[in-house]
Amino acid sequence: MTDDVTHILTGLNDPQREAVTSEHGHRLVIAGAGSGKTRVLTHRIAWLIEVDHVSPFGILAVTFTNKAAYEMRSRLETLRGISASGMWVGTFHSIAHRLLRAHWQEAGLKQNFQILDSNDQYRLIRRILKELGLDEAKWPAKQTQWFINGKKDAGLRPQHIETHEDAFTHTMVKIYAAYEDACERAGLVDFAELLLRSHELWLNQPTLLRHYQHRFQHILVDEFQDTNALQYAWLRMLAGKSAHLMLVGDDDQSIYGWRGAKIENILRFDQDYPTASTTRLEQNYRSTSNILNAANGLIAHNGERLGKDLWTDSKKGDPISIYSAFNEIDEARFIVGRIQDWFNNGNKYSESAILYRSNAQSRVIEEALIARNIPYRVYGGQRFFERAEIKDALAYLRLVASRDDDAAFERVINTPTRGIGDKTVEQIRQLARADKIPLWQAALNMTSSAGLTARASNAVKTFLTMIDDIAAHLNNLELYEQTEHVIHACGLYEYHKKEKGEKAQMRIENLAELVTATRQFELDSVEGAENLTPLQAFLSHAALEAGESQAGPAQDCVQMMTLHSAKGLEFPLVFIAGVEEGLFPHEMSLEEPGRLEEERRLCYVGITRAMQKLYLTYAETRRLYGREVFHKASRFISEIPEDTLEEVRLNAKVTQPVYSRAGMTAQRGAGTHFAAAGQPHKLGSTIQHKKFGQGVILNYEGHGAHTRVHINFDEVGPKILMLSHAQLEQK
DNA sequence: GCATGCAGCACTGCA
DNA sequence: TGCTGCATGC
Repeated sequence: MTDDVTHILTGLNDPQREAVTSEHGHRLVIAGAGSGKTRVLTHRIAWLIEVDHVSPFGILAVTFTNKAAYEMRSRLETLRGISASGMWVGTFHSIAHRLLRAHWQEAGLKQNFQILDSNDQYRLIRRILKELGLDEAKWPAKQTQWFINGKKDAGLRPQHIETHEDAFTHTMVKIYAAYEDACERAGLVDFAELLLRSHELWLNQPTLLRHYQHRFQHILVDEFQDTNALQYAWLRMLAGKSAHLMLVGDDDQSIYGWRGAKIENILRFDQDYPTASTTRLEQNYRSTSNILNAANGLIAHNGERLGKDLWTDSKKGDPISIYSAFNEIDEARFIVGRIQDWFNNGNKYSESAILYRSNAQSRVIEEALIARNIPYRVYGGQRFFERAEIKDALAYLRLVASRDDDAAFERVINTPTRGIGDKTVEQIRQLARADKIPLWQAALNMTSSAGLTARASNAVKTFLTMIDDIAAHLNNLELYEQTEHVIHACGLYEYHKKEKGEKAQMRIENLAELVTATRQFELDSVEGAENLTPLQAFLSHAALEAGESQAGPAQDCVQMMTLHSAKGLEFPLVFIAGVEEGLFPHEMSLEEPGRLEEERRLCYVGITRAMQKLYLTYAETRRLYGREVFHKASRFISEIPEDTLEEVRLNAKVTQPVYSRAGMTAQRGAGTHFAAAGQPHKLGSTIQHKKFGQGVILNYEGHGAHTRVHINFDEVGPKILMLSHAQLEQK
């Protein structure tokens, strides 16, 4: 080794160094929160290139979000001082997209295929339900969408799904098949399809697979605990027998099971790859030891874990403050008061974050912030490319780029309104369906036959001509000029200009912003855009990246977001609001142990966001969906080691101490609260449950707040429920 | 085709 | 409770 490697290894601790310099082969890196995982990934890549002399072309780095991909790229550039070009760094979806663009023929796609986002997908499914004459009340589009995506994520096509006599599955599969047909005809590919297609591409084209297997000798994956079945299969296939996998993740931060992530992928990795070695990154560089002890203590209550204990060199720090609020307004006031103190002590608002389980909680807190004139920013919500006017404009662009794009056609044929009503559109749809042709072609055919009234026919003709004219006009224009022309020529700009109100003003600004976005868009920012027109490249970019929901974070403001979107971030001052049974853990997760563990991991994620000071707050009373609800303190509070906590009391309120309400007394054997309520129903007695109906009490297990009750339900059979949430009624 | 009113729905949300 | 999507009436 003649190279100077100090810049790669300086500042790394031993396990980090082990991961960065490890021999080739498979390696699982279990990276705790704040343990320097991105650092390890980027330094590993630098090591491979500079020390092992691996070509950047031979490296594939996969992330889940665009943000993570950007960060990795920019950190690589800082570290190596050169561009990461040549290396494939991107999300699963962007890489799959790149493959499909390069091999569209082998993949059986149209060359100008467009990407369908989940919104488009939803609309398309609704249309198909209508076409199939299915009652939407009985077959909700949402559920159908869930079904289709779930099957795709599991790698299943309609013909792979066993329907037997199950009427439900039978219908679902029928819809799935019709949906596939529609996508095929219109040249549309949804998110799950990107992955499934590229997986099948390799499956069906061994030569191609061998080419990529040979090329990518080193595959690095970030947030491995979030991979679903298909992504894992995709990785395994690409890795083949010769590539070296480095998978970085944290089973304790797996919080996306509800959308298909398989925590099993990380838990059982060593069974699939027995030769793999494991590195644990347990030194945390983010939080005080109090915060870490709290997190460790909490997560220890989960059963299925690879196991790890975070530690830190840093000082103990302040205890975690628990505040029991009278109601949600009191809770909000408390939080805002602490933020005010923080600011008055010379800190920034932007160093503080308010985290909550569900978006519905944000409103009250926002109101309290507004009342005190504190600037804030709420993350999440509608993103730029998801706004209606932007989607309209993009649909025009898509139609210009691909006339067969039925989803785009449907969206804009009468937006802005141009006298083509439901009836006319329905006639076009029918013809398209009957002749199995795209809507565009059907509309064209209709105008030259006598199927439509003269007025409708003219309106359709005008529309078709308009699109063709626009397309003809775009030659030799720069991308942003094209966009500008489309927005004006299709009437969208005029339409919103005429509208009144603040919203309309916003729409106009957004359209202008879209032009700016295309101006800034550089061809090379889409992976594999080499053989695309700039317009096609931009459209793919817009679909694969929904864009920020708000413009730059110019102002110093309080950060508000759900616990889910806080993953990967850190803040000196953190509040977790609404730490209540029924809210967090959420009601819907109480009856399934697996989902409860996921809630606990979510809490773990929340706690480990905090660097210096953490507050957990809960409200005894809360208005939720217009109803007054009473919640106990979350079990998660009682699961945190007591010596890391302190209870905050603002006023000399007379209340029961938090610990007993959280069920801690029971744990310490001193409580009477739950002892009395321990076994309210006699064994063998019949009870009524609001969801499962009638059942018989078989047994009790545990004690205090943790009492679980075994019930045999008439309808759904035996279940084990948390007594404190089951809301059983004696029959 | 658009404004208005009402019923139904409400956990998390990346690509 | 508050929003959204849909049906209704002009």
